[in-house]
Amino acid sequence: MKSTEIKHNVQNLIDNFSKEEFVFDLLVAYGISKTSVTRLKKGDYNLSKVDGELLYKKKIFYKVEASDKLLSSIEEVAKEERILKQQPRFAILTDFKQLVAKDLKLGKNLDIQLKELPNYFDFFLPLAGSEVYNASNNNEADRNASYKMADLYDLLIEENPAIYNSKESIHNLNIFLSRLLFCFFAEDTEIFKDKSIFTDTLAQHTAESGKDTHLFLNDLFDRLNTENADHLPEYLRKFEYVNGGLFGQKIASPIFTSKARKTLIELGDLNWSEINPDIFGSMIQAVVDKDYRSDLGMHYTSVENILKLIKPLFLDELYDAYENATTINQLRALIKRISKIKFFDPACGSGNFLIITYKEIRLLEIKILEKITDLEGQSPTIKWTEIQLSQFYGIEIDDFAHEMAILSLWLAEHQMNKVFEERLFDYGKSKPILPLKEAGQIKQGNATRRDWNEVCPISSTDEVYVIGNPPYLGYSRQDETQKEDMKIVFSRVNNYKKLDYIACWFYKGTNYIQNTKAKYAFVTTNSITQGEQVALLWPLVLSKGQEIDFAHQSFKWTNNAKGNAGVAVVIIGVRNIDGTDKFLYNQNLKQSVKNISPYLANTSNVYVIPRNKTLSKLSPMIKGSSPGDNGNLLLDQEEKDKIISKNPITAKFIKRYIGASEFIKGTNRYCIHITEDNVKEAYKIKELAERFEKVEIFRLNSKKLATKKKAETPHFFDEDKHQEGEFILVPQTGSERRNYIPIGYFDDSYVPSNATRVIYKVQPWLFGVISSRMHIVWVKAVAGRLKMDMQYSNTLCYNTFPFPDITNKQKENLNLYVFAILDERAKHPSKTMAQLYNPTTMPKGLLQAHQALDTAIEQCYRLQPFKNDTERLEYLFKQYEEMLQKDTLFAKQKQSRKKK
DNA sequence: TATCCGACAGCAT
DNA sequence: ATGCTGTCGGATA
Repeated sequence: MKSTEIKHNVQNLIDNFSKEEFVFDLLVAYGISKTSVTRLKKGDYNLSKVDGELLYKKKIFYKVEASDKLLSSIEEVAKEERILKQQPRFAILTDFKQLVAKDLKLGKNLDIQLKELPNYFDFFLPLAGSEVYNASNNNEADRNASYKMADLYDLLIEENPAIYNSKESIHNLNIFLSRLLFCFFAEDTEIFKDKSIFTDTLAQHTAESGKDTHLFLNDLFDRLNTENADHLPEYLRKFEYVNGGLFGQKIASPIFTSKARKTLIELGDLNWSEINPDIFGSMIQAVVDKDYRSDLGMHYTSVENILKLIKPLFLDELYDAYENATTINQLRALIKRISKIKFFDPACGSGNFLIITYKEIRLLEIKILEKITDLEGQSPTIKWTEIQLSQFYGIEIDDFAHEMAILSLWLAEHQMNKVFEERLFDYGKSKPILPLKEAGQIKQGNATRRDWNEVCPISSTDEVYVIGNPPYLGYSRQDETQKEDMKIVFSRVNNYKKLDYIACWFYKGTNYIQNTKAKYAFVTTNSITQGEQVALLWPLVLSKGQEIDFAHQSFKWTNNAKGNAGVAVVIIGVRNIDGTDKFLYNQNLKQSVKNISPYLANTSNVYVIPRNKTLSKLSPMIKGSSPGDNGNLLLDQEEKDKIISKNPITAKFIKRYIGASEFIKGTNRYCIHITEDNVKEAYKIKELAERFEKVEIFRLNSKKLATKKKAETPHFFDEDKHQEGEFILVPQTGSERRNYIPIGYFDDSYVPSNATRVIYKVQPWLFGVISSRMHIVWVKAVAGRLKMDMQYSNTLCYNTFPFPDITNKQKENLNLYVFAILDERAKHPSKTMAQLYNPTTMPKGLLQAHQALDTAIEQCYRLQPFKNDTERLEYLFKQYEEMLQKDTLFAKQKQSRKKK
């Protein structure tokens, strides 16, 4: 079945709507056979025993729900085991006005008016057996053009190698390319009156050798900058005056070869009207940046994601104002307001946020004008657009991208003018595009160092929206310039060095909007809302009378780049406190909330600060041992067998090595772990001595002083924390999917790696505390993340964890539950921890043992059971605050006593 | 200065 | 697409 057919079916079902038949019609619309649906209706296929529910294996769960419960109910359904057992792809709830659905495989949500369903029909396409169609082919025109531009670029560079000799000539080349692109667009999209005028004239007036191509282009670009062309030859007079912005500066065109000229003409022959200025700019940007060449436009932000930011920031509110305006005066006032708003992207790249915003604002204006026209009746007084490109401000560090942003805004203006004419000027009234009158206010520069107020001046009454997707870089990936940027931006702040580079934009954004009506919102790495960065960044923002007014919780960033890791991002909007509604989005579910904490949760603003001692009375936890060896002190099974068979005595220098991966996947790894008194003996073994030497060389080459020093003892780990006796092991990184943290128990024949956290000299009940649901709820809330997966930390997760003092008797009781868990694990010796703790394959007995432990742990806190994780977390946060208060009080007393 | 630890527009399978 | 490494700079005592 084709997707257009399905869309048609869905429209049909809405047009002939029946409450009783709705869900059945829906299934039929997506191509489920009539016989199956009949059997479902009769009840044969319905696996739910609850009245009014429909549970169709591997397909859907459906229920009619009260309006006020739709959103809460869908979250419950998504967790209910009896439902998940049947693996429905979708959960669908409706009150026949609204429809809320969840894709249980992808975790995506849908929350729409039922009558809008035909517009969102693709959400349920997997029901028809096809995954949602992949949009990657849609950009083929952009891709082809970009690759061809890359060819031309390479040819020009080859013929004009001197271009790279100065910054100025690179800049000139950028402008030159930008002018070519403008001409390609102009001749295909009626900006130039005659179609193909650029390519045709070029082909006719230049020699095949390419030798005079640059002269032709010099003359042509001069002409495009000249208002009065009377004195020029006829072939140039045919062109129009464009303006003094794009063509103002006199630049010598690069020399062409015959191949370059041919490529230029081929480029002109492409159909540029199909090219989409939203993303083309980002792709073409890759042309001049060789590193990105293979992944054209890797970092461009999709329209979908841009809307996720601009809708809650301003567009939704403007549309509300539009809906509520009923008189011509009100509507005109709204246009006036819109025409005064400033949109500012201080990391604008090739301008996608500004372009999409521009288009959306123009569309809104068209709608307002249509409404005015309706009200005015017979003789509408339509004016030209009030929206100016000069309302759009940007800063971009990359010179070429900044040229592309300026160009793309012109093209977007032209595109929207066409839409404007089509929708409003049925009488053929039009306005000449050329000469281009004004441009967006895009400045080239480093946004972390420039004064934003100078780029986009702001007064206390100005309506300004700051938007964008600035660069993210964790502190260890920043280069020297970026570190210097951080130093300048945070010159008045202590303890900023571990912040992500993007924190510069948040801090400057906060200073920029202070005491104004402006707001800002950025797409950002989720790192600044998790782990240790939260308490570093957010006090700087929230202490200035500002608040998070909307946020999208973590979602996976998708880009077309090959070989590039995914990254999890959030979208955060900040404003000066104003007491109006706040919205928290999870996937596409929108929830009105009382507060949005810096962790992007609906709780008060509590900061969990890393501690080096436990808050509760628990044994100390430390990081595992770090080899710092470039792999030379570590052995896999094969290497170990080989080395021992050759020289059996080495066995005494080898211990088992256990990291998160070895523990979770059940693989074997070994390490060379020797003590002070057998160093000499170890060096006698050739294989070991060779490895030590490699370690020494590696450490000497390190930038870090401490590591260089450790080159003196290459036979030891860089940081050896190993102790005698048994220990509990917690993997540093673990999948987000698990409901429990898999914890291990090992003896000292194992050395735990730096990818673990361990507790030596331990009692079993502590194993129970860390394995508990209470603990993972806490960890999920406060831990840092790698993508979406948890990063367990002793200082942040364990040392901060509030756990009550318990009696020895309680401890002994907990021990029993821990033994039960270990027993259950032992029943499955062939299964890895990954299998045991995968929520879909977890053995029932193990799950039950964990649940029994959970109850016992929770009773240490209070007798009344917890209803859900939200309640658990609330309780834990409260405990944390109380215990922290007592702790600091105690510390102060201690200090004052010392002073006496 | 010695010691300890979180993070990763990531990295490997 | 899943799921965790190892090296590094920064902070603390």
